[in-house]
Amino acid sequence: MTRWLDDREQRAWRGLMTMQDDLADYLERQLRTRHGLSSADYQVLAHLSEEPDGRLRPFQLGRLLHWEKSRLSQHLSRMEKRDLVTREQCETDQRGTVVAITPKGRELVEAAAPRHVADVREAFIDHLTEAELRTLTTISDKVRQRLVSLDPPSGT
Amino acid sequence: MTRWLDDREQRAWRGLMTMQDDLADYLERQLRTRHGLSSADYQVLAHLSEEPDGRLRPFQLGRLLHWEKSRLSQHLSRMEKRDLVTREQCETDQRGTVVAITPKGRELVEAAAPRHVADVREAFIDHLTEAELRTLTTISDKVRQRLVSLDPPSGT
DNA sequence: CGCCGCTGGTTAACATGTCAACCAGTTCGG
DNA sequence: CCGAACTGGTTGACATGTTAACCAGCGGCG
Repeated sequence: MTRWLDDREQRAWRGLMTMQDDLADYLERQLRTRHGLSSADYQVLAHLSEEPDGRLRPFQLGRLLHWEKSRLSQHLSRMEKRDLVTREQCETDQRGTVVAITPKGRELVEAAAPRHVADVREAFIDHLTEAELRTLTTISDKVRQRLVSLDPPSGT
Repeated sequence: MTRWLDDREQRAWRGLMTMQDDLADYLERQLRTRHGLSSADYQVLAHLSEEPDGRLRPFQLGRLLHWEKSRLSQHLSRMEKRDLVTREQCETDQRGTVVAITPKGRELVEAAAPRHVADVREAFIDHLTEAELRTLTTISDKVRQRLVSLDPPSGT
């Protein structure tokens, strides 16, 4: 009764999965050995550094990264200890805080970003044709849309 | 000097990354809520259940899964506590052990497998055309090959 | 034989992620 | 104005992954 995956399907599916793992591993390792940043650190810093004042409320960061609030809170504490970000009391909402990138944090992302992009190109983007890029975008759009409809994203 | 990603490239790259995250999350959640298995558990059990005698040496499992030996050892301990696998003394190598799937473990994977494949189809495979499947396989082959050459996989 | 390096496996210590409970401030209906 | 429900954020307990150190058995070579 079950329609198992045939050979073509297996190869595409497993190939995708292991490619993704290998890519993530590779990029993580590069960031970590060259700049001492995890990709989590990098993403946090990247978002902060794109803000005009280098500041965001944690809940905004949480939405951008799709992280749970407790994960974010813990990660920010660790980054604060390493002097990559600071937490300030929020002026307009007494409950809240504001996360600001530190000079050291900014220096690190700005050093890391070009190499990171170069890695993404070298390991991935530059090996794809125009058509392959387009196909990939098409696929991920379809699949993500399908996932939100399968998945009750709780919200509204 | 840095060649940043242009719009097409960004969309393909971020799309791929978030698709992968969302897919993995979805499948993990299904396995966990329906059968109480993590995808790590599932993979271990799947490999064991494919062996004629339901047994493998840990180092063989480690190769199949690309897991570090310590991760595997710890995971097996947890699975052993839940009565999904057992560890036996290896007959032919006094250092080693043999991991065997338990009846309960077998029951769980066999119940989980058809639903899992159905999920993979519903969330992913069934939305792709022949051509897209082929493109995906091509891409992942290229990229993985590139990664091993970038990466010194220690060996020979 | 007997030493030495390699291999299979476990362990401890630590980094990171998840879940649930909690606290305090905000908001909104009555 | 007041209490109830909601929101932003932190914390503690626990699950999982990584690294390095370790132990013991295997095997080759003098």
